[in-house]
This record gives sequence, structure tokens and C-alpha cells, in this order.
Amino acid sequence: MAIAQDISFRLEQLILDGGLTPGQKMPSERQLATRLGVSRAIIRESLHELQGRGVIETRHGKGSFVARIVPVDEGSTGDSPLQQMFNGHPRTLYDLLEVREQLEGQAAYLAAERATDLDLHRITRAYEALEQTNPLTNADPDHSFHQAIVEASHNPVLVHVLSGLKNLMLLTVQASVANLNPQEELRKAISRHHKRIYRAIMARKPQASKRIAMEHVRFVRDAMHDIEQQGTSILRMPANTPESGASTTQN
Amino acid sequence: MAIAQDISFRLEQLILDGGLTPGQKMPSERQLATRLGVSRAIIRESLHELQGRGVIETRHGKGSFVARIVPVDEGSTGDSPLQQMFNGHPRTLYDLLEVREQLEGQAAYLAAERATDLDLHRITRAYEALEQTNPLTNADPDHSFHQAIVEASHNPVLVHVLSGLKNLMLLTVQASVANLNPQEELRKAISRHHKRIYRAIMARKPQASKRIAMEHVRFVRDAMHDIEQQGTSILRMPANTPESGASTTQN
DNA sequence: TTGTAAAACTGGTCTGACCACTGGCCATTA
DNA sequence: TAATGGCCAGTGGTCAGACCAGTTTTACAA
Repeated sequence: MAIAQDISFRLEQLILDGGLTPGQKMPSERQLATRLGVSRAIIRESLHELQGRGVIETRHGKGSFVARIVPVDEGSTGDSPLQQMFNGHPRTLYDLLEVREQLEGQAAYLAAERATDLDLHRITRAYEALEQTNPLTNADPDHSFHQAIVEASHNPVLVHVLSGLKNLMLLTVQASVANLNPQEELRKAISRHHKRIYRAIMARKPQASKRIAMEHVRFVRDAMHDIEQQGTSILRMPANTPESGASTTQN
Repeated sequence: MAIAQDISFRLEQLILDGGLTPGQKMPSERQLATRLGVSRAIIRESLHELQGRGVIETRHGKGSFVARIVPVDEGSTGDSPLQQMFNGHPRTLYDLLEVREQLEGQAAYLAAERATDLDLHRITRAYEALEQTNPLTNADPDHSFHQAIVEASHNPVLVHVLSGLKNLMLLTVQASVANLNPQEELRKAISRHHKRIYRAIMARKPQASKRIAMEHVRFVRDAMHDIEQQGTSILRMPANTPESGASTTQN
């Protein structure tokens, strides 16, 4: 599929399914380009499409904003309490992972329970590809692995929600923390987690799969939390950093 | 006015005023750029906007074509890709509740753990209002109750995701099942659940809150499942159904 | 403390390059 | 002759970097 279409789809999904609320400001075009790993031209084309659909509004020098949707006939609340909560309460990566912990756990559980032979084969292939890469420098195989598991849950809602959260992460994370800090120890721990998750699912042990998957997310969450607390020095990237891979923390 | 907007306006004029008819091919982007005296980037952004409005369609390697369908004028959402996903997918309600089970559980857990005095007060007020209504005929208090709990989790991501799922339910559920079938027994069970959830949160027992909340959702899920199995007659709603209340299974 | 100018954002536009797909032309081949 | 295959020009798709034009924040001078 064309990238621009994919991007506008993801942006719309993000807006509709819980990422951004009406009136809220979207990240700048340059930020979006960086975080989604595409050029600014693509971002602009996608934004124009959403503009055409009335999903967003753009103002020179200020930014793009989610359009206030006037519901069909509802004489509804002008400002949802939700929006207020969001504005004063910047969502954090921590919040995201708190939710993901539950969903990834459930996905692993269902995958262990419902996976077909084809699903297991896909998971295996993704796992093998994963073993040969450094998850901290290249998030793609990592993502594929988790994605395969989620899809094996055979719950489209779960797939959908987790996909939305992943997009949210791309927009939220202020520079990927982990992949700028390729700590060998962290890498090994994550690798160990993957192996355990993989084995539990292949052994069709739902409870174990769930437990391990949740532990995994919690581990990543705690690690990020620690890193954030340690101070900002870690976040400084060298001026000439090659964004090779441009991977974000997939965990 | 921004050039891109001007261009897309002129292009649309061109189409509407008879310059081009539906199905007809438009000049190439490079030609348009030359003739209108702007860069190709602008042309592309304008075309994307028209694309978003459904005025044209673009095919790689071939060109852009005037869309055959006459626009409904309103920026009415045709079919969101999401909705498509759920059309013809009868398991969806079940899938939805499967996900909600996890999230409502987590919300209850966090609420019991993090709720401020104000949060507890809100929950109490919502609960009291709830006690005086029949949740099967009026979903609003029910919704408020659950909403108050979710907000007390102080996790905006959780709030958002659950809000999205609720919207999804409104789109998905073909007629609310439960409230068409006001079975006294069901009503009492749900009421009992609410009381237990309320008490567990007020007592600040995270684990218990989570467990009970999950049981609650699972109960509703199973009930719906049973009802669906019993035959479709229940799902038929009168043609002229007033969506009054439009309450869906809030539980 | 207050004003104002500079700096640091944001979106708007342009350029020129390269990739990927489509369709037609044409030589080779069966 | 008819079918196959490669070549090539045209078209949309994407990218990087540059500069212009509004907006907001910062910092310094009065």
C-alpha cells in the first residue's frame, strides 16, 4: 500500500480510537515525519487528505488540530470531561505501557489457546528472525513477533486496539530511549523474555504465556521509568546521529 | 490564501464546471504544475485534499481520475475502515467484551489504588444514582458509574481506550440485546455486581476490585453469548425503532 | 518590572532527484 | 503469423534539503 495512505490511515485511527481528542493539537509535521519514519512531504500529503475529510484543521504557524466533530444530532457536551483530563494530564509512556501490559498478556493467553498451526508457524518464523537481530537497534522483527502473537489471538478488537497503542507510542515517546542506549544487559533480558514467551505459546500454556508476557511489558516499563528518572543526559543524542532503523521502543 | 487551497479549489471548479466529467483522466501532476505555475508538491497536496473529499481517485502509474460517485456533499464518513472490519463479523461483541474485561479490571484495580477523595466522592454519587434506576432500561447512570471508576485510575490512556471501545460498541451492537430483554434475574445480578465493585473500591482493595470487575464483564459477556445463541428473534428490532436512549449494554 | 527584539518554533512552498508501476513499441521466438 | 519478452517513456510515489512566512517563547535592555 502507498505509504501516504498508510500514514493517513494511521493518523486517523489514532484520532478516532483514543489517541487525540477534538481540539487537541497534533504533533508538528517535522515531529510526525521523524517519529513515523517518513518524509515531511508524505506527512503533508496525508494531512491534506485528512483535511479534505474534515478530520483536522491546519493553521499557519500554529499547527494542525483535530476538528471538533459535531455529532449527528446529539445536543451533546461541548467539552468532554475526557478532553480536560487529557489536556492537564500529559499521557506518559508509563501509562501506555500500563495498558499494554494487560492487553499483551491477554493476547498471549488467547494465542496459546487459539493459535492455529499456521499461526504457530508464523510466530516461529518471526521468532527466528528476531533471534538474529538486536532488538534495541532494529525494532521491526520485534514488532513482527509481537504482532504475530496478537493476531494469533483471533480477536480483531485486540489487534485493533494494540495497533492503535503502538501508533500512540510512536507519537508519544520523546526519542526512543532504549535504542539510544544499547545496554547489553537490557538486550539480554529482553531476548530471554522473548524466548520464554515463545516457548509458553508453543507449549500452549495460556496462563504461563499471559504471565510471562505481562512480566515482559512490566520489565520494559520499569526499565524506561528508571532511565527517565536517571536524568536527561541519556536523552541527548549525538548531533550527527544516524537514525538508522529509526526504531522506536517496540519492546 | 494558501496556494494549495487555491489550487484545489480551482481544480474542483474545473471538474464541477464541466471541464472534466466523471471517469475522465486529469492531466498529469507535472503538467498541472507547469500549467498552473506551482510546484508539483503543491499539486500533490491539493490532489490529496480532493482525494480526501472523494472528488478524485488516483492510480499509480496511470493518473488521477474524476470520481464517478457524485459526492453527498456532506463529509459523511462512508465506511470507516474500522467499521468495515466489523461488518460481517458477528463475533465482535464478544471480542469487544473480551478486551473490556481486561481493561475494566485494570481500571478497577488502579482506581482502588489511586483514587483521590474527590474521585471516591464522584464514584459514590454515581453509584447512588445507579441504585435508583434499572440498568437494563437506562444505561446512562450505569455508564457514569463505570466512567467514574475509569477516571479514578488516573491513566488517561486507559480512559481513552475504554471510551473508544464504548463508541465501538455503539457502532457494532445491532440493537442492544440486554435492554430489550429486561429479565429480572439479570438485573439483580448486575446490581449485585455493582455493589460489590463499589465496596471493593471504597475499601481500597485493588486485587478484589479487579477480580470482581472482571467477573462482572465476563458475566455480561456470557449472558450475551447465551442470548445470541438462543436465536435471533431477540436481535430483530422494529423497523421504526426510536433510538431513544440509544443505550447499549453499558454494564 | 516592563517592552521589545531576537530566537526558536510552526506551517507553506520550491527544487531536483530517484524509485515503482503502467502501457506501448518492437525485436525475438515459437 | 502470433505470442513472448525486454525496453522505454510517462505517471504517480517518495525523499532530502532549502527557504519563506506566520506564531510563540526567550532574553535582554530600559
